[in-house]
Amino acid sequence: MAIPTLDTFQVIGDPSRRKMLMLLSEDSMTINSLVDHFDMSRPAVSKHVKILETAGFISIRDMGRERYCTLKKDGFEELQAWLNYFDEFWASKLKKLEILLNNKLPN
Amino acid sequence: MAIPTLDTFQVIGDPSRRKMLMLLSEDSMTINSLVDHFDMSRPAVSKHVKILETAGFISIRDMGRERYCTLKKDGFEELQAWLNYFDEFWASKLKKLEILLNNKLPN
DNA sequence: CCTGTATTTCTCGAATTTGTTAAAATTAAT
DNA sequence: ATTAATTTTAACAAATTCGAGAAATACAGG
Repeated sequence: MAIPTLDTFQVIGDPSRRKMLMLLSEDSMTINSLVDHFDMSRPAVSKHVKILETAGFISIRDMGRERYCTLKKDGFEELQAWLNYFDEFWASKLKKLEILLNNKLPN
Repeated sequence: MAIPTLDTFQVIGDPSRRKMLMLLSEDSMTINSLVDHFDMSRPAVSKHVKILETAGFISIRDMGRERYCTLKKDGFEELQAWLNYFDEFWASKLKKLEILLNNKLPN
């Protein structure tokens, strides 16, 4: 399959990849073990795993001819940073509302 | 354009839509004002806006023949919930490590 | 060295997404 | 009533993504 040029957000856009992350949150698994949980060929799973690794959502360590996948923080942190930006938006919006209320009702 | 069946994650997978959310975090805007910030036709922007609204990232209020877009919490909260799930994974992983260290080094 | 297992690479096709232009709907203003 | 401005709908083209299957690579064990 072609070289995927996906950013962090596009990576978790795919439901299969999110399911893989969920599975890996319970335990590290080899690629073949992952395949058992999907209605998908091995090459397809392999490709998703590579995308997840490239985006920093998992790390892979080779054990003989098997490859163990484990969750990795990096990818998640990028998403969290993005959400944090908008959290500040909500916070400042709330603050503006407070000020407005205080000016209108200076009891 | 066809009816898009996109989930929350796929919605923010598109860079243009993320840019729209960023712009709207500074101020509410009409669709036409949004168009000025993009190298894209009006219908294209209009479609993205509809997708963002459907997914709960923005709300729209009609003012005459213009439509004002404003950020809305719902979409963001769904993403935060997903990230929170994995935060617990990291927390419990850290806890396991602590227990392990305490058992090995019971000073 | 040969066999079986785990995984990846390659080639390809189908489905989905994103964009464009032209035309329609809606509303404000002259 | 016409005209101009804002937005959407419709039909269609281009790009991207997701998947399958066959063949190649890598490695463990007899």
